[in-house]
Amino acid sequence: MEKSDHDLSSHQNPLAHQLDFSVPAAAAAAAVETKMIDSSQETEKKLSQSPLEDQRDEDLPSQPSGTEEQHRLGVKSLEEPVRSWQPSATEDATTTQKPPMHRLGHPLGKCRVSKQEPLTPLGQRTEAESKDGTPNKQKHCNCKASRCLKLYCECFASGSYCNGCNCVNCQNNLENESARQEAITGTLERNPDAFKPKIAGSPHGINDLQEDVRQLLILGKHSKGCHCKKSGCLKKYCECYQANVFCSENCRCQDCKNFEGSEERSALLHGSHHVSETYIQQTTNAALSRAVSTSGFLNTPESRKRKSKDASSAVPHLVQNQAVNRVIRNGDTSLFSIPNNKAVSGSPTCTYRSSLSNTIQPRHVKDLCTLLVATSLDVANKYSDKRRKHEKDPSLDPAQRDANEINDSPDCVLDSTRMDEKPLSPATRALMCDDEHVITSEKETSAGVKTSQEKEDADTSSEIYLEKERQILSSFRDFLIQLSNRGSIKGTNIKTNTNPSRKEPQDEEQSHRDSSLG
DNA sequence: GAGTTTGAAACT
DNA sequence: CAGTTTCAAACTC
Repeated sequence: MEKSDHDLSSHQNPLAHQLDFSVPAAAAAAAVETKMIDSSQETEKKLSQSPLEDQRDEDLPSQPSGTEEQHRLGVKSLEEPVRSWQPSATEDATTTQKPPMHRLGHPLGKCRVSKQEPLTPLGQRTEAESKDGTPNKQKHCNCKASRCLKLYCECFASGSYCNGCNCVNCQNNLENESARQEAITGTLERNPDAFKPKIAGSPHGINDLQEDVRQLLILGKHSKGCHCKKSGCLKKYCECYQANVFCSENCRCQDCKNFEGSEERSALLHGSHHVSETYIQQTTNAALSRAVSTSGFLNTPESRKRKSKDASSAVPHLVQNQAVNRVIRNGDTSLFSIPNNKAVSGSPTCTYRSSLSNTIQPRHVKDLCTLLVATSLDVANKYSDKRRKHEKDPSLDPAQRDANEINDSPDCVLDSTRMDEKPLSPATRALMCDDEHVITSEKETSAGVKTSQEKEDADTSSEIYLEKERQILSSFRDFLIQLSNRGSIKGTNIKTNTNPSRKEPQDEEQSHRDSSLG
């Protein structure tokens, strides 16, 4: 008897139950999102009258106008779409497509998922959960002291009434609606975002599981971050891990192993069909990753926190443009697309930027190398004709030709012969060019007498070098500017600490330009 | 299933 | 804001 229509409908569709905190809003959202509900004028009229309609997208628990009304609007109005979500006679319940309503709900309303609906990391889903992550079963809390009116209670935290739980002295039900509303009010006073999703950047509208998980991993992060100390953020105690997202700079965890490229994390997940992890691993250049790690750029949350802390002192209250973040975090970044930092006020907890995009990652180094190679190639092509002319010039003896080839070679970066002997990174080669230039210049000086043709060639060669250097250094400068914008090296802010008499970026840039131009 | 560990929430 | 307590889920045995 205690289980009323409300409970029945909830059993039919756990989502309905989960959302019955904000039933009218949820019903409207479901109607729009799933397109399963015909635009019932009556329903719309009532929904439009909801004083909390504007909270629809904020996942705030509604303030039911009355128990009876709530029953009718909230629960029973959901029965129609609920039925449409039921598995057909021929469908397996575990494979039945569910409406994407969960996306509107609480990706991590309460992070700790009860045993009744186990969620294994990275898409290892159990029978208790459908493919799209929608719980197939209602949560069953075991609260004893909280009366299920605090966020300790998963049901309460997720915006659900308790239903079939093992809780004691439960007041998270219709019979105690007033107390419940008081609790909601109090909770919201403490934290206005208490009932909002904790995972920012959760993917929306992605139906493919692999893509879904991948997107969540890449884009998602815990809004408040975790504070784990002993779990290494690799147990479900950790809200980030449980929500299938990497720890972020929002976290204050210790000994975190829940970051991109974490070997422990990979080991833990080894053997499972965690496509997203595989995808990420495959798209990460291991060598570059090691290089970056040993350079102090390891993208651990700790390092991010250090960077964030350091950077926040230098550039307070900055966050990344989210659109730029996503582009960069998806690896589709242009080295020159320096993100637009924008000042943000009114964000008491956000002191600096918002995502991984501000940290130095292997792909950024890769981008740099790619850039340098591309630049070098460009320069090489530009002057290849000149080299050919030298080679064919009968007025030059072979010795001179060879010397010119060496001296004139814009491809101190690209000299394939030397590259075979001693492979060097483009950056190293680019830096070596300058030394070689000095050496060859000395050589020329010691040679003493030169023909006018040689002098002309030497002048041209110098111009070539200058032009080449200018391009490479200019590109390198751009990267360094971007680098400094991203944070710091080994916790030391570049802008503030590398040079006591530091210059503003514009000055640095100008200085670079001047020096590169001689 | 009981006991322990863990970390978020609540409190001071 | 930091430290402590409370709480319930996760975990271990």
